[in-house]
Amino acid sequence: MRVKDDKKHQAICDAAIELITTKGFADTSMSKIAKAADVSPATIYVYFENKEDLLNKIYLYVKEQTSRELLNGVKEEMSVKEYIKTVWYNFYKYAKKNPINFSFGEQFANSPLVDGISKEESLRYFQPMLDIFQRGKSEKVLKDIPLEIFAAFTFEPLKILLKQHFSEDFKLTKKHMETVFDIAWDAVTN
Amino acid sequence: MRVKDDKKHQAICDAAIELITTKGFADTSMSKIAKAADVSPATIYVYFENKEDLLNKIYLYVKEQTSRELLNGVKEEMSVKEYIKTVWYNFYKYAKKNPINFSFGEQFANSPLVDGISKEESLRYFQPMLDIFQRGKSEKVLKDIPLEIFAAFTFEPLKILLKQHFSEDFKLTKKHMETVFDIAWDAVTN
Amino acid sequence: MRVKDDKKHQAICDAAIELITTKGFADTSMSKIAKAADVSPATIYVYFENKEDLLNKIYLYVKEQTSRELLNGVKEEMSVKEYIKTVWYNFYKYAKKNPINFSFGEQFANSPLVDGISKEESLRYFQPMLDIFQRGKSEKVLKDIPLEIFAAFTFEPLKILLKQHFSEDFKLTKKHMETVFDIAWDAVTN
Amino acid sequence: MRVKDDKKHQAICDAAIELITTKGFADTSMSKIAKAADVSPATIYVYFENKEDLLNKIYLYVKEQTSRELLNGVKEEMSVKEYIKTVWYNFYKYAKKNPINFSFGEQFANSPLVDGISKEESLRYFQPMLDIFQRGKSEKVLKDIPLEIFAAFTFEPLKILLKQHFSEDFKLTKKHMETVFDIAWDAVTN
DNA sequence: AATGAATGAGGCTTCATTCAT
DNA sequence: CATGAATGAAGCCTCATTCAT
Repeated sequence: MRVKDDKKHQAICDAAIELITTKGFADTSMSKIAKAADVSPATIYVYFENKEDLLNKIYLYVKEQTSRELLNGVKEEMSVKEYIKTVWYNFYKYAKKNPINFSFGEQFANSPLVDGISKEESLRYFQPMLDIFQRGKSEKVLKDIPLEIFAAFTFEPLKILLKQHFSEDFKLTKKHMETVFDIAWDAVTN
Repeated sequence: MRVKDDKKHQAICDAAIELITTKGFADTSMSKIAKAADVSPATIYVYFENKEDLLNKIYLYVKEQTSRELLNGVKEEMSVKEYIKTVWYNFYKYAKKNPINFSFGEQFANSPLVDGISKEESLRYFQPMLDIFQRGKSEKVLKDIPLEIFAAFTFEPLKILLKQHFSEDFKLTKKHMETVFDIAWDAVTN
Repeated sequence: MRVKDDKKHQAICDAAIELITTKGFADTSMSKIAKAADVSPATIYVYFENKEDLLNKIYLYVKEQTSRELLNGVKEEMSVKEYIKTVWYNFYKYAKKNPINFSFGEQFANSPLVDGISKEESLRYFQPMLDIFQRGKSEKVLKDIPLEIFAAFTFEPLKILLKQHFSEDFKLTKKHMETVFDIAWDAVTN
Repeated sequence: MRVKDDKKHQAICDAAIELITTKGFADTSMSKIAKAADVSPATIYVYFENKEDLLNKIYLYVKEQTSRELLNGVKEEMSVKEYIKTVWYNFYKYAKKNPINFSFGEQFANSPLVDGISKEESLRYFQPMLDIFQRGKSEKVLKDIPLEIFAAFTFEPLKILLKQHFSEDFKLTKKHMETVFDIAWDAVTN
């Protein structure tokens, strides 16, 4: 039985995510996280080794949450297209529902703050995506291109457009979504 | 009186760019920049009002340099495809030649540290790209889609792959470049 | 958790008062106060919001201490003259006993560093003096003059002479005190 | 013939006085004085050894100017009362005409920033006041009290009330002036 | 004489972290 | 487990002054 208080752990994570996405990284200190989580600064160190550890754990937490949502309603029997389209729209729905978590994940994706280990581990969650990519290739539905190029024309454009959507530079409508998916699908299929 | 030393200005900019791209933003302080530029911390304030001003000016400097390189060898008479392909490869060449500046620009693109004014002004440099996009649409070569979607399937994939290339997650070869351009071109043309 | 240490709070106040009165205001920095109080600079910020807050709080603290001493042995039944004379000598005794606090109070009285709120609040402590002044006027003992003029010929001369006493320009003896009180009393009475 | 530019010297002094009285001492740096005087920081060092020297020289300059004004229209043949009354009103007129210089002088009177030498030298200018004080005593018009006590009941009350006038805590009218002079005169005469 | 560039020292404040209860 | 106190290091920036022209 653990005595540590899950509520506090959660409050700290939430506060950190919220602060980082709204105020930016430079303005997010341990004390501010503590204050926002209504907790003592020292308490953070009960749950996390240090700031780096906190950030890494949060990163993993967000990634895991994301990947769980991505597989909603997905079934092995689906065709490659159905499968990918479902994941695609799941991602869209997730981002719209959790804009803060989405932004957080994006902000950290290319940051030197997240160490190699965490990045690698975060890949684990995306195993199902890798599997479907391989199946698509072996079924000759998808072009024979590296995974990176596949991603660069499918989920990356979606991410970029969502980012712009949240920064209010561009409004990503449902109509756009259809167009964008069609373009992406054409791009990576034979 | 002493005269303002362009060497010093340049040294400060170079040091800042190098530090930010290699050590990350959080680990780049004014005094570290000063040390790297072999200059007193106070000297930075002779050339820049404060840290924010320094970052904005450097951002604009890099953007301007980038956009200048992008238009190398570009001519009005070119077809839309030739034009875009030239810019596309220019971007590739530029990134390979100036990996640090490229990374810097990417890191700052979505940062709250660059104020609105600088972002707006940086758009000015990309006017030629907007023009060719409009021409492509009016010539019915390009699909009738918003600029953002166009970019999301052309230059954004290239950026992503270059980023991965520099972070050594993926090697972007010349061969890949051809594939990638073809996919991009197919994606955004009728 | 550690408990807030009143000793530290006091040490910081004492150090600040001592430094300001002896070295002058311009030479009193937060780090010097910290060093004199044998405390880390950061510790000051546990007890005070910032430098301005520190100065205001100390100002109020000194003012309150002063006003408390002024009313020693004072009774409502006293005649106006007895009352004022008692306060008068109390002020003298206080200044002689706490030269540093006296000097501190004087140095700050007309300083822009003490914000309006603190000045107003400091007036609260002097309410008894205002009351006796009004009583003196209604009893026709005191001349019908504004408070400011009353003060300018009673406590202000005393302050000035005490200041000169401490700066060793002039020695204010007990004998002088009697003379000075007599002059002051004559000046403001009918 | 001196080549130094008196205009610049004057501009520096004026700027310093203005800044110190309006923005306070802590916010008055050499660079700010230079900027306000439309001069390079280095230029100040052509005219003054360092900051301390600048402040001392300005203090003397203001004191000298003040004492010159005080003797306006004063004649040896005047009675002690006429003489002192004239000086008294001269001081009032001077303060009203040059509020900034007046405030400056007051601000510095008890400051550790003005070294002993300057203070002593500033006394030189007030010799005529000492002379009339001695004459008043030998003529048995004035009480046989030390100079300091004499000043504490004559010019000091006036200074205090002027200070309050300028800080808008109290309006010192012509009517008040008559009352105040009468009180002062009564206080120090037999 | 006059100046803008240049700077080491130091200003105030916040940081990530540990201490002691 | 939980905490507010405590802190050395470091953050950004300005200062008084000197340099070099």
